[in-house]
Amino acid sequence: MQKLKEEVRRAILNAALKSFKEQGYAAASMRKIAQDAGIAAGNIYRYYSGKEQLLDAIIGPVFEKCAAYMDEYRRMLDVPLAKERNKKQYFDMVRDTMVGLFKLHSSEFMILLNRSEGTRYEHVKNELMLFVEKILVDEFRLVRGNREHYSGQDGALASMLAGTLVEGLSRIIRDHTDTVTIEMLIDRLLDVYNTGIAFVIEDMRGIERL
Amino acid sequence: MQKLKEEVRRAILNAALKSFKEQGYAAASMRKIAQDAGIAAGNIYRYYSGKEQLLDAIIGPVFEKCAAYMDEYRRMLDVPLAKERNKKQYFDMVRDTMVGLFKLHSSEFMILLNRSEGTRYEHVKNELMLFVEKILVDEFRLVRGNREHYSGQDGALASMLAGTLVEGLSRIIRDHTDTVTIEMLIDRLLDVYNTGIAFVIEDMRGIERL
Amino acid sequence: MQKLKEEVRRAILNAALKSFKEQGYAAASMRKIAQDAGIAAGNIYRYYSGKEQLLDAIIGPVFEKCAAYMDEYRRMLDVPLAKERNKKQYFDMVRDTMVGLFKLHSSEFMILLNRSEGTRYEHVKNELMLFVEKILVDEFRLVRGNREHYSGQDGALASMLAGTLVEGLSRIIRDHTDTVTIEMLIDRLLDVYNTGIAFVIEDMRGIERL
Amino acid sequence: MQKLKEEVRRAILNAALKSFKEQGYAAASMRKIAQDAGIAAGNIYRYYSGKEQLLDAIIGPVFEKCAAYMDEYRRMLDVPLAKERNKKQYFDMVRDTMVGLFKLHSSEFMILLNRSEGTRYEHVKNELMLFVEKILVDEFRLVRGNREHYSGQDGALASMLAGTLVEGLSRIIRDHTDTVTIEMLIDRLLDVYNTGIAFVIEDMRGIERL
DNA sequence: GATGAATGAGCATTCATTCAT
DNA sequence: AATGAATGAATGCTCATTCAT
Repeated sequence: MQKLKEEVRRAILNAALKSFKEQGYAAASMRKIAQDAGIAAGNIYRYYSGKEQLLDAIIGPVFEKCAAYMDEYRRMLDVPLAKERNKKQYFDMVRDTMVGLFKLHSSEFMILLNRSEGTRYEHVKNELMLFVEKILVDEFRLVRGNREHYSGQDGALASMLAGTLVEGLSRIIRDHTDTVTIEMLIDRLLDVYNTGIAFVIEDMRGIERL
Repeated sequence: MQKLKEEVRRAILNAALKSFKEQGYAAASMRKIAQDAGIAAGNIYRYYSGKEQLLDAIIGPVFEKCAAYMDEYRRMLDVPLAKERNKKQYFDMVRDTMVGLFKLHSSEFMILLNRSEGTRYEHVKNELMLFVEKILVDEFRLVRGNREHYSGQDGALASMLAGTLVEGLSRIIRDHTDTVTIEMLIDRLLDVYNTGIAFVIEDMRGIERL
Repeated sequence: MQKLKEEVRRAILNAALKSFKEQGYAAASMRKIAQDAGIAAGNIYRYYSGKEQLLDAIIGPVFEKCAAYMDEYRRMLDVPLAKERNKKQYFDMVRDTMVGLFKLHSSEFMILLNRSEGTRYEHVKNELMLFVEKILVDEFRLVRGNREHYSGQDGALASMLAGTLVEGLSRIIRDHTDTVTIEMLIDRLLDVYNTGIAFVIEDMRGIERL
Repeated sequence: MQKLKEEVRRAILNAALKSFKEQGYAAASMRKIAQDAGIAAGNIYRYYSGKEQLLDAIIGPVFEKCAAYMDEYRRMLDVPLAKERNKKQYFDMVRDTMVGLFKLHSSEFMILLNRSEGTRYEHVKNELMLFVEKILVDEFRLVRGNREHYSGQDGALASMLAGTLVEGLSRIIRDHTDTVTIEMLIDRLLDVYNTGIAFVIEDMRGIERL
């Protein structure tokens, strides 16, 4: 019952994707992946030279893309944004890019962000959150003005909101495969965070005014 | 160096809590737990009959409480809520209960929700989400009225919002230990979701009116 | 790219010879041998039914020759050698035969003697040594005369000298490929052992005379 | 059937010594060693953290000693030796030291020199041979004088004689355990090489004189 | 005849669990 | 009650061998 090479490669990737997604990289078993792929354990190594390389094959490309975009956008953040209008454009661009990536590689992103403990990718989620956090912190500082009210509390708040937002996006791509639904849900989640964060900022402004 | 039984039990629980929290159930090592507890590996088994039972001892009580509340509140949901006033009261009650639990047993909850993969608790987070989802769905149905506009899309939306909210709460208790900060962050996150969901509902209403 | 059978067989043998020589039987890899031979791994099994049989094909003939000579010469040893002159002739004959074999099949001999661990040939080196030992023992007994001075010590000495000599010859064919150099080194080594053993025997005679 | 720790450690070391000696480091199996030691495979790792460390425990100390002596004696070689008398003393010292080491740690030496392929010790035998070779080459150069007759042939000869001598010593300690016998055999082997090499040198002189 | 994908037993190593002390 | 040595099944991985093509 010999199979075509590409077919087996697909089977391995699918099985690995499933195992990594469900159990995480460390807990996933090469034997189980082989079993799910319908092949003998040793045969995986004809296609991928090890467990780590199998992970690379799955999330490497997505990681590269993501890292490239983050680098670019981080550089743009350092250039002072003169007008509100620019800021809105920046936000939309970041959102569209990320949402685009999320929709295109949802499972891979999910593993990259949530199931990579113990690999060289384990810091990625944190970096993404720090990036979102940076945007929020900038926003908060603007509100606080020069009145030195920005505090560790604000930092924890920005970190939490960034974290939960990224986590929320991860969840959406984890739980859905239909891109129309994913797009709708991401839009809604961003609506919630936009409105909610606006409210929180308004609240800050109120306190500042006192 | 005979030790009092209760002292050792405490040491084991503390060490296990730490390990489970930091590495998750599967990746935690009984040897390391014993070492951290200052006892021999084999001695754990005098107190707990295995790794799974040790987990039970830690999150079982919290799980029971949580399950009990959820049962109760779910039953209350089935009774039609006559007035808006009641609904507000219900929301506040649920929120206060959950937040109370979260704050009281943050570490245990964190393990229950985020580090229980591969155990019989791995479904709990999902159940909690389903519960929150139910509340949101009821809300959405009310908006849609009898005009049969409630759809699968609304269901996915409720599920997503519930999921990300619970996940967000989990993250807060995962990343912080100071109860004042935890309370602040939970309040802020609920603010965001309240405001945001109100906006989303308003949006639905607008569409319905057309 | 259809190949002639004999051509492939040659390629396999050459590649196997190389691998066995460099890494020893156990550590040699059938994959590597196939690769070096320019054929697919599985194809080796059309020509040789397994790793062990491949070894047989390489060193079997040399082993047979060597064993045949040793049998013959051993039988000759049992016939009492009347005169010194005969003995000298016998020695020279043995030496010439062995050196001839060594030079003709140096690689195969090298594998047979040094790289056959874990196969049915691993005892051969020892047998060859026992043969040389037998010659030396006879010599020693002659020196000791009928005075019953021949002892276990003499046996150990004969065994050691035989062993180190054979080992030395093995090393020469292991480390060199140029037949002129091999011949020179073998001659020199035999010079050393001839002179040295003569000295040892002279020493024995001296002790006997006391 | 719990055993005393030191007893098991001994059993492991003995079994490992046996396996390494018979099959070499690479081909030796931890399972087999455990079996021979009468314990479960995993239990070895309570005593030694891995295969390599098990080897270290066996030959590490011997290696250190040997390396220290070789360093010292190599330094002494670089200092010009004025008189023949000094040279004789030097030879005797080297011989006594090496023979002392050989007799004290015969099995360990045997593994160090003959069964360490694939480990960080695999170069040691070669270094020892190069050391002996250096001594021989010095001797040969002396004979050749300034007449530029020293050649690559002489180098191959020195290398071969050094190699076979060291190999011979290795064999003695591999095949015997009784120190009296070992001493006698080493003395005899050195006699053979001394006499033999003297003969070879005499031969060189003869050729030079022509 | 030849290929190379596939198999499965073997390797070193880890770890929850057991049990003699 | 406590120890920690011992077990054995599981892990990622390699390789001689088989077999569908």
